[in-house]
Amino acid sequence: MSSLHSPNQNHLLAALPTAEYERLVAHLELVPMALGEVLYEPGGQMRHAYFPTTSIVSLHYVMESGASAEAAGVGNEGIVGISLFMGGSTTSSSAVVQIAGHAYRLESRILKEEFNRAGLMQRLLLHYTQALITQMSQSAACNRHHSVEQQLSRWLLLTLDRVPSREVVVTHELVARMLGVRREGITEAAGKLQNGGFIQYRRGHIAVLDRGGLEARACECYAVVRKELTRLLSNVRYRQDIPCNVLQSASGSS
Amino acid sequence: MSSLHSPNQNHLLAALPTAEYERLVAHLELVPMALGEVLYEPGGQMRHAYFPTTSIVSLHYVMESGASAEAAGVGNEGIVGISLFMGGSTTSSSAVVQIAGHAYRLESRILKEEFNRAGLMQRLLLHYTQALITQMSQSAACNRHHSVEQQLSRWLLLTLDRVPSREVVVTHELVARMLGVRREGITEAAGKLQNGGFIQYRRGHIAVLDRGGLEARACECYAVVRKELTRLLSNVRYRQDIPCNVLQSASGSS
DNA sequence: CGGCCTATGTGCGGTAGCACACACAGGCAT
DNA sequence: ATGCCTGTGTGTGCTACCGCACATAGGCCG
Repeated sequence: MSSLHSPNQNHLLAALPTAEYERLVAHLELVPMALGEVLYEPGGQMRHAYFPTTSIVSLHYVMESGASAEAAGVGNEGIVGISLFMGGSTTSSSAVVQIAGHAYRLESRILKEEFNRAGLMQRLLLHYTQALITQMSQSAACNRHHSVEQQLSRWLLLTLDRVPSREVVVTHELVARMLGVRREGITEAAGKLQNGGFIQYRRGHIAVLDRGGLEARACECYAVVRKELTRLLSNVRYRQDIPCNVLQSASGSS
Repeated sequence: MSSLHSPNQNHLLAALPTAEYERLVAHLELVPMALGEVLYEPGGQMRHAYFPTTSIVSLHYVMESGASAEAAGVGNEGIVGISLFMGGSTTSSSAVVQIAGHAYRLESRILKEEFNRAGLMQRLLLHYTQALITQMSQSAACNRHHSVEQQLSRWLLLTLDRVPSREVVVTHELVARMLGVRREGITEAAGKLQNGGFIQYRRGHIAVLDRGGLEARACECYAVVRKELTRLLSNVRYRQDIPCNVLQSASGSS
């Protein structure tokens, strides 16, 4: 199923009306996203916006001390580069590829132009930004109050919702950096989850065995973020020319 | 200085070109903001947007357990109710008055109409939202990595930037809820800061004595948030009909 | 097949912040 | 002046997470 790439694998692009989609599609460029690739540095100029399809990008903040924490993740439900249309054209956070895959990228000028037409694209982008805001404020509270194990569960679920398979390709080390905790903390939490039969992992791979169980272990933050995303993007219609299987991202089995 | 209220005390309103300002001013309604007043409940309908002048509103997230954490604060530099124009018209966070004072409120319909005219108001609101996003993601990282004392310093500075005096009227208890920590933690951190001669407090009042010292004690997050705010809102011109003293918020001695 | 890099397992002491418990004191209302 | 409510000071465990240090093992590359 993955041999064919299409911009419609990204929910925002898939939701555009035909006219707007046609205007953009010629400018969309399929790019591979390698693990760890840095799309934006804090303060740097942003030349492109990215619409992930099979990749996931992490927006995170690196502190002076070198410590960092993820504010939000962006997968096939969103776009990387909201400051392009929000204003400023630069961002104070950095964007790093967290799960390798592909994305369609768009020149910043084209995106701005389309945004300023005030069509459905604008509405979609604003709604998505709203969902992103929810994710960030939720992260703030979650970082404060929830245990590493809960956060790991949340992170796995959110990641799983954005990839086609039930397996995620990351190391404990990487997850630790995302969540802003020690690597050993992840090893320990993952160990517990594996003992509980919720996940199974080997070097650099984590597979989810029991989604429901994991949801029970995760903090409420997962449900909140997920609900907000579906709520804000549910009132849009997808175009008819799209094979329906690309639209059922999460909850679909493998 | 405080006997006279004016919408221009809010930076967003003050930055509007005369035409747009004229359209709105008839709809602006001065309202007192009492300490602890809840403007929005999570999920509730939002009837108004608020432009704080002398009050400060805290956007914060309450978890199932009752624990909470502030994602961002809004003072005279901003607006409460961004989801009105971002989409959705409801929010998953709650908005609570953190420092008593006044605000101008605007019916949500009027705000949406003005936003959709795609004039400077729209640009201002989007820029401000971008600054708010910075604040939220910074909070996420800050909650993860910085000590209570650093966060208290940051919070005091951000609050001070938004009020005319050097004194803040809050209890330790309230600050603790804002930062999502124990009350005793605030008492202890405040004690240290007082011993250092940076602040001085009495029941329900905290006065800042040494701004510079406090900045040195605070984490970098303060500077980042502040810089982003000024950057994003600095390229707007204020109208000429405004007495200049309302525009120098922070750094002013008084 | 053997070597080596990198990911994971584990242990140890240190510490920040927690939960609870209670003493005291400021300042408003009567 | 006198209570009393509310805010502040302080102490005692306790736990989760940190920082460091090192053992082991998976799996890719030659």
